[in-house]
Amino acid sequence: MAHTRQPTRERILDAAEALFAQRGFEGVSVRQIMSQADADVSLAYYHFKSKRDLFDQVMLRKVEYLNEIRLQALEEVEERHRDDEPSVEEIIGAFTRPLLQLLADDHEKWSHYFQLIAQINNSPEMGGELMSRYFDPLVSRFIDALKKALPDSGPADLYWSYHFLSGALTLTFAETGRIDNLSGGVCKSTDIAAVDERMPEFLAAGFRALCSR
Amino acid sequence: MAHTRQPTRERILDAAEALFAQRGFEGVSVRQIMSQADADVSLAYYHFKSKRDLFDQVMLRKVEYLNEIRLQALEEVEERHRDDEPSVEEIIGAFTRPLLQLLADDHEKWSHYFQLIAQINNSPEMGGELMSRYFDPLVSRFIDALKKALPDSGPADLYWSYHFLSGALTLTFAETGRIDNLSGGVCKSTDIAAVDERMPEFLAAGFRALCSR
DNA sequence: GTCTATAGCTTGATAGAC
DNA sequence: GTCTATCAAGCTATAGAC
Repeated sequence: MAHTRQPTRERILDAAEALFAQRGFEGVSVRQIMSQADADVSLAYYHFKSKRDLFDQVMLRKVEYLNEIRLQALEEVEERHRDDEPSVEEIIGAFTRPLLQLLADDHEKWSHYFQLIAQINNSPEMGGELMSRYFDPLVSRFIDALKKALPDSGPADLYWSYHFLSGALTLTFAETGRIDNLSGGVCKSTDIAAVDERMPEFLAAGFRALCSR
Repeated sequence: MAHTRQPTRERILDAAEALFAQRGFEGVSVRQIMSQADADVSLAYYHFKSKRDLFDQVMLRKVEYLNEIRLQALEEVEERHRDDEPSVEEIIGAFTRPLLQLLADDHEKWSHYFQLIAQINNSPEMGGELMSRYFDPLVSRFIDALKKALPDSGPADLYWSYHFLSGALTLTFAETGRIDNLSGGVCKSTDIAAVDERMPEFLAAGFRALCSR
């Protein structure tokens, strides 16, 4: 993998993904990206229409795959429970686990992309538009499943519960190292297995508390 | 309030806070800030050492007050429970409610500052350092209180639970409008009262699920 | 405290040879 | 597909008059 040199377009996308994730869209110049991709500046404009187009292609490159594997995970859960109702934990696990597994299994490939998602989700400028465009169809599908598992929930409670889930998940993606400082080294931002062990349980309890009143 | 013109330094800080919150540190130029502050570019460098210094002063201007009112809220809870243990909800409420109240009572004054916090918390570059510097002393105080209310908790569980809390809270601060889209208008990003009603309950259930196993 | 003027650099983007 | 060369605009920051 380190021996075969990738096509230029892929190298540009890789470099852009890493740098946008670290410093945001405005914090990075096309020159810096092309320097890291080890290619000339003008090639950015041969392969992409503009800096913004490059950014959009970075986002698009991986988002469909992510939504596919999460939909598949949900369908597997529903398959397993054709006679009874799936638990809230299982549904939430189908939403979070596929992503956390990718991150744990090939950190180098996925960490930058997820860091980018974390920043966009919390950006007043881009968050509302981009997150809705890329993820809301899938999220609506999950919310429907949760509605069945929590039949007494008011509609607003489900959406706010998902909002809390989303914030918890994307802060995990950011891997800022803050929990390392706060815990004096007991916890590590990059310890995705520790999150996978705890997040579905934590969030399912929250959903149940809010959506069963 | 609209009649008396504020001192230049304050006008610069207000403009910088709003623009940094919207587009991030790198997404805004000193010229844009000074144009919104209705003052000459050179005055930025009379009042502040550099663009980065201006950013730091924006952060510092309000952070101490926030930590004060939250510490006070926690002490009031402990005062009320000198004989028994305070509940997890009450402790979490003392952490989140003072901020949500400010945001609900004077949205114009506080929304930009909280949006800035949301972005920083999720920034791989600044999140670890800045959030720890400004908030970890207070957070450690709260975690100690939670440890007493949840005596069976492993230490890592408490820190990860706080991590989930932090993500849920700061995504609320971002006010991106995504929940408006997702819910088809049932929920609104700016409806802070709706969050205040739900967040302590949701999070307390998560803490209890994770820290009582 | 506030202004004009400007230095010195980096930016996104393009034209045109090979 | 890839390079050299370049442009116009915008950037942070400062010097110096008032």
